[in-house]
Amino acid sequence: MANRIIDGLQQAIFEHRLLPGTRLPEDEVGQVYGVSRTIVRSALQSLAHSQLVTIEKNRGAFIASPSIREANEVFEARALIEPRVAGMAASRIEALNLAKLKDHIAAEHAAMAAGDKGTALALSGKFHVEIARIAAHDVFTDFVQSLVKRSSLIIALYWKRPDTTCESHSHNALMDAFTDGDRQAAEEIMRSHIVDLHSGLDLTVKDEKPVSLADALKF
Amino acid sequence: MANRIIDGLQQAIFEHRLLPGTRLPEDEVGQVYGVSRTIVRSALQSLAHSQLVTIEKNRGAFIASPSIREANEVFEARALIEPRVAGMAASRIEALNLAKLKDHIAAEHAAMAAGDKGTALALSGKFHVEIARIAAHDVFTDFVQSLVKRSSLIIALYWKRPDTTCESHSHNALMDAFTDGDRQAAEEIMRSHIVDLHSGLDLTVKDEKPVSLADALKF
DNA sequence: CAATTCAATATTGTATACATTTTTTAATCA
DNA sequence: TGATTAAAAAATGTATACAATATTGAATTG
Repeated sequence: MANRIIDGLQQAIFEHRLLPGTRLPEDEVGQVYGVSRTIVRSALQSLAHSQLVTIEKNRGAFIASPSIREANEVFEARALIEPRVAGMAASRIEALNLAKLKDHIAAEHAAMAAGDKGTALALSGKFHVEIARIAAHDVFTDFVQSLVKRSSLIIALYWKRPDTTCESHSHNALMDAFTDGDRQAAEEIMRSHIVDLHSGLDLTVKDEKPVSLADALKF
Repeated sequence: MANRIIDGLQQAIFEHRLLPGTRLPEDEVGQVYGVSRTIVRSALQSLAHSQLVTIEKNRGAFIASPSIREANEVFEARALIEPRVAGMAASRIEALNLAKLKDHIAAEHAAMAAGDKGTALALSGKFHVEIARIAAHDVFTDFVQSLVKRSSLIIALYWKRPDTTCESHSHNALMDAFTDGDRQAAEEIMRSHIVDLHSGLDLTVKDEKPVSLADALKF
């Protein structure tokens, strides 16, 4: 079924094993998952709808390469939506959720300690989605999920300091606000956290994503 | 190509010619548009991703029936996002855009005067998308577009007063704010407009969307 | 007569075949 | 050699065929 492929590719994108510009030939993907092109096409179209994949007519599918402009827009959107979502989560959070979030952070730390950067990065993104789930607002959850996924590609392209950890200090601060059920604090911490992430990107125009060799050398 | 089908179905949904719960057999749709099921499936999956269509495994596609909860969430999201978007539009609007919006409102009035309720309704929704386009923020535009589409189904299900016009008084007020380039005013008018629309819905739980005869009688 | 079972029918799920387009490779020519 | 063209190969776009599932309706049974 297409979901296996969608999940597989998404996870690979999350963990930066698949980088922007990578070609995704239908046959090749189909062979990996042991399905026909029919299923692969369905999966690729779904990913294209989420803006994780770009489909060029008669040329095929590629891992998307968000532009600098798109990167800014995605983080502007996150800065508007996620603080609201964090506030909602703080209002209705329960012990069970707190424990789950704590586990999540622990797993992230563990992965980082083990040097498994990809997993740590993926977990760090999913933390935000988890908060949206706690807020129990499906529409916002879908938005956050979509924005977090796209952020993964943006970070792959524009993150300033490759060795620096996507510090989860803010995540701990959020945990505190949640524990206190402090809506106001959760909102404010999340807002500054997003702004922080945004400012961790190098979005100055230089060569506007060369990305794939093919695209880069074609002038 | 699938786009023709997507646009056709979307327009029909916009104009309330296709109502929530309606079945969409692949063969039938394919015959209407003169294409094979391959294309139809692609179109239906795309519409499902936009939440305009629900696909049930081995059962097929139906026009979506948003729940009361979903209806509330959609308008909460609009209340957060659209005021921001309206403000951005007010900041950067130009004469050309103003003229276009004016035409849009005129067309809406004309349709209403001609008793063409469906067209008027569709135009009324597209007015909001047009504003997002002027704001020139692709991420927000996509969100607004998605939310407006879903609103069309929500209105079909829950609009309180079937004969009452979806008054475009607010649209005129917005035009004034845009003309003045008054960001603050645009934001505030949009916010109250969305709240107004929301309150025009009957979202009290009664029989939670019977909608399709099939679903309604199966208990 | 109501309920149930089972065959017939219709619909969706997936793979494959063929058409079209793009990309690559080889050959030709200046 | 470098550029251009032509043929070959590879990839995508679409239709169709077949398999699996769901629905319908008639026949059967209590």
